Amino acid sequence: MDNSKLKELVRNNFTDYLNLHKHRKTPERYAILEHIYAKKGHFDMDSLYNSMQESAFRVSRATLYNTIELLLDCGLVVKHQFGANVSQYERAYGNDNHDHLICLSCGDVKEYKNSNLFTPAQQKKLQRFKISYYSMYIYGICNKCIRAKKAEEKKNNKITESKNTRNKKK
Amino acid sequence: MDNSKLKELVRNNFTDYLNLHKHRKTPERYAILEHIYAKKGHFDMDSLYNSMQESAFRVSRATLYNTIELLLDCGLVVKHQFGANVSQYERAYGNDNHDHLICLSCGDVKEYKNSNLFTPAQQKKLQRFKISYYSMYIYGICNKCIRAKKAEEKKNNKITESKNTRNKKK
DNA sequence: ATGTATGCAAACCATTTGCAATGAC
DNA sequence: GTCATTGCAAATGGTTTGCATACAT
Repeated sequence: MDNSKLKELVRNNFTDYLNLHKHRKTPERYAILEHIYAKKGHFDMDSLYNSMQESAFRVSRATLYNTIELLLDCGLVVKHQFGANVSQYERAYGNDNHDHLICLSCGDVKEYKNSNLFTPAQQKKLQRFKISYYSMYIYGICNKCIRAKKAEEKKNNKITESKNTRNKKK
Repeated sequence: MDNSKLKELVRNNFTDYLNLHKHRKTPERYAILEHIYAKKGHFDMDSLYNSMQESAFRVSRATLYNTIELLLDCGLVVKHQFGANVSQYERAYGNDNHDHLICLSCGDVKEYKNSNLFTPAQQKKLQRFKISYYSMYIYGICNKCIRAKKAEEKKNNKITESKNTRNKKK
């Protein structure tokens, strides 16, 4: 599906949601949705705010937070809190299904294409819970940091050894 | 495994970690670990702080945050951020493996026993990433809220209908 | 003896809130 | 015309930080 079609679909989806809940269809709300679906991957509020400042349509932070709440509620946006202080968001449609590899050491987040871990059999067991979306967060140490840690530990051990040696000599 | 054996295991694990990283083995650190492994299920910093105030060993919030950082780093504690403002924590060992069902409407978090979604085949694909733990968050609407929402929508529709009727009469 | 860890209080900063002005209905 | 929504600025509150003191090594 090309992006313009996706955007139209999503806009209609949003309109239905606003109608159903008797919320007003303001230009701000559509502009925000548009901006979010113009970018792939993760974003936080600050980057969204900045990118909208630069564009034709300026919105306040308060409106950004209000609107993203609606978009979460109707399932067009997904929210992540990987462990840093800021929440990350992501459009819900048009992205491949993926898990997140989060490095506990450097905080880096990588996407990892999964094969839909969530089987129909498991969905069945959840019939009393209406699933909007799910997130798989895999925490660990990324390759880069594994190497860095090993180097650090090696260094520490060397220092200890030399200290011990000095003490013994005394 | 009974709880006292688990605690001993975990304490040794922590000691090894502290030694390796040249951190001091303070009574505060062990007391915090002890408290965490005395409770099953989720907890936040505030409840941990309060429960430790009441106990024999008082520690400051700053120390709590410092220590939990170490416990996360050595994998004895797991951190969750389900969407509310407070982070939730959980001991990493001695709990059954479970996913989390998070209601987007009321914020309630339920545990859901899974059948280890994370297969060895998938682990293989992640060989360049050393997994500490993973979290599966399933967001959606819980049964209670589904019913509440339906009731609300029904009410809204009725209001609309009566409004329309009034307008037509005018 | 040395310097890390603790406790306290202040600072931080993402997010929320209150309120007057705007504009969708 | 009404009242939900916006924008601004102030408030909130979980978490972090700075610094003097305590204590593990």
